[in-house]
Formats: sequence, C-alpha cells, structure tokens
Amino acid sequence: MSLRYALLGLLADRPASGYDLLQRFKGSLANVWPATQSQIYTELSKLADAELIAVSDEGPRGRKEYTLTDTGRADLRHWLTDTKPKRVVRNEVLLRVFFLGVIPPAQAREYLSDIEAGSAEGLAALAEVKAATDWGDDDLSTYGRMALGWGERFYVMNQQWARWAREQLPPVER
Amino acid sequence: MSLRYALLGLLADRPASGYDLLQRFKGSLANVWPATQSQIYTELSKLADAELIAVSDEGPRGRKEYTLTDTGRADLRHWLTDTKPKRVVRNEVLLRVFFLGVIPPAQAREYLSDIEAGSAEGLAALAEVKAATDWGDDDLSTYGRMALGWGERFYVMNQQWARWAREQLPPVER
DNA sequence: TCGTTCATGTAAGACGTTACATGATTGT
DNA sequence: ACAATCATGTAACGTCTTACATGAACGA
Repeated sequence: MSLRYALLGLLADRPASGYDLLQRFKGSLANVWPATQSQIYTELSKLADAELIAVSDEGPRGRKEYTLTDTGRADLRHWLTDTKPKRVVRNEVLLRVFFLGVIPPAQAREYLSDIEAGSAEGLAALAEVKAATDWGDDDLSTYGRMALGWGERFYVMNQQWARWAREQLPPVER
Repeated sequence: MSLRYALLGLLADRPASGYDLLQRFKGSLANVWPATQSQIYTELSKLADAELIAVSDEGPRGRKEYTLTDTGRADLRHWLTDTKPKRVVRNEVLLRVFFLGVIPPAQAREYLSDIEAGSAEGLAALAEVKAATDWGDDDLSTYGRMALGWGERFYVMNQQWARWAREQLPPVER
C-alpha cells in the first residue's frame, strides 16, 4: 500500500512519467521507502486502472506523463489523515546484533565498527542529497528538509550507539 | 532470508518449539523483525527440510522441539560474517512526512505530535521489556541489552526530532 | 465442564526482488 | 556510427499478511 501512496504523493506535487518518478525516488524517498523500476511501472498501471491517476500527456519513446486525479488526491488525503502508519520498522542491521554471540568477540567488534563507518557514509550521502537538491519554500521542500533532518539524526544516533555498544562488549582476551 | 536467520539465531541459544519461538519473538525480536505465527511455522518446516534444524523432542499436543544442527550453526555463522545486512529501512511514519503538504498545517502539526507521543509509548514499552526480562551474563543477554539500548536511543531521537520538526512548520495563521 | 492456553498447520492474495526483454532518441 | 540515456513493460520467484481451521491439555 505504501508504494502506492508514495507515487500519489509525488504526483500531487507535479505530473511525471514513470521514468521521472524513478529518478525522484532515488534522490529522496529511496531512503525511507525503496522501490525498483519494475515495481513502480507495475504500480502506475494499477493506479491508472483505478483512475487515481491519468495519462495527461504522451511524449517520445512511448513516454506517458501521469497526473493525479481528484479521486487520487482524495485517496491520498484519506490515507494521511484517516489511517495510521505502521510504527514497526524492519531493521536487519539490528537483527544481527542479537546473534553476535555466535561469532568471536573480535568479529562482533568489527561488525559494530562497520555500523559506525556505515553511518558516517550515510551521513555523507545525505549531505550530498542536501547539496544537490534545490530547496525552495514549497511544501515538498519544507517537508523534505524535515525528513532529511530525521535521517541526519538517525545516522548520528547510530554512530553514537555503535561506539557505546563496543564498550559493552566482553573485554578482549589476551 | 532474515526471518530464517532470526529463527536459527534463537535456536542457537537453546532448543525450542514453534510456539516457544513465537513467544520469544514478541518479547524482543518483534521490534526489529516482526513475524506472524503462520510465517514462523512455515519457515520452521522449510528449515527442517533443509536440515538446518531438526526435531529433537516431541511433547503433548503435537509439540515439536527443534534443535539447531551443525549445518544450521555453520549457515548462521556464514550469514553473520560473510554477508552484508541491508542498510535501508522502510519507514512508513517518515514516508508520510514528505507529503504533509497535501493536508492543512494544523493536521500536519497533529501528525508530528502523534509521532512524539508514539515515541514516548515505544520508550515505555521498552522499559517494560527491560523490567520483564531476566538478564544474565550470557551472550543473548549482552547483545539483547545492546539492541535495547538502540531502541531507547531511537525513540528518544524520534521524540526530539518531532519537537524540532513542529518548529519548522509554517506558522499558524490567525 | 468449560474457558484459556498450548500447539500446529494451510491457503489466498498482496507486495517485493531479480532478471529478462525491447526499442527509440540524443549527443558526440 | 556508436554509446549513453530515456522509456516501458513482463515473468518468475520469494516473502509477508490475513484468515481460516483444528484440536489437545490444563486449571478452576
């Protein structure tokens, strides 16, 4: 269901083709809701069938530009106001932490260091997104910045946690 | 794939039935990798077919106790050391943030307040888990505490972020 | 005896991933 | 002429959710 609303949400901003949406996904939404090319095209077909979006223009190479319909906008609003998000988040990085006991402490330590390094990378990637995006004062910019702020805090938190977690490890044998 | 290793990981600690695993999931792993009853039983069958686990005991009411085999333990280790976790995390709560522009600011504000309240609840739930668990100095305890520490930091971060995010909202019209 | 907990399983359908397949257009 | 990019679509397979279905054992 969420991918569906991610697409409607992007189309609420402005009309776009599947290809456009794919690009825009990479730059922002991919961080909170990854989707593949095949998934996006399939979902767009379904949305068009359901008349939540409509082809508003056709271009070269079979390009189809979709626009949000009134029904689509209503559905999007309904999702935002009348349904609750699932709070649980699947986190494979953390799942592994539970089982670090089955490998030697030295490797567990390494795993935690990798998380710390990975978080630094993530933070750097966000900085790039931040620099590469042209931020305006439109809604998507305002709320996009908000989401970005979350990402930054998330990675910083991860880094700090990983450092702390290493200190909790059984001391190195010598 | 991850559920599979979640189960192997729990069985690495000690033998258990599907029902046992279901209970243990609720208390801890559900926070990082939710799974339903039907999924767990189905996966256990597959794992037994693949001889990564084996029925080590049968009890009343058709109870089947599974034990990790050597192959299973090797597979678990391999997963931990030779494969990389997927870093991306699907987050519906945050996905919605991107699209708050389609609803009036007052409702957006409410949404952010709900996140703040939800985080407080999450934190409280973790506190309960912390109190209800009997922590030893075994590996699962050590690493379970570590994961719990992550959860606490996560919720605190979310709370702080939500408060900050509210301040970024367009000021209330009057 | 009766409700709760223990205990397992199957099936349909939605959602997600990976891979394959095709071809037009643009820029160098 | 050729490579890169634009552009869309399908198929197979795996995973996850929801719902259904059944019944034994335990404790009050």
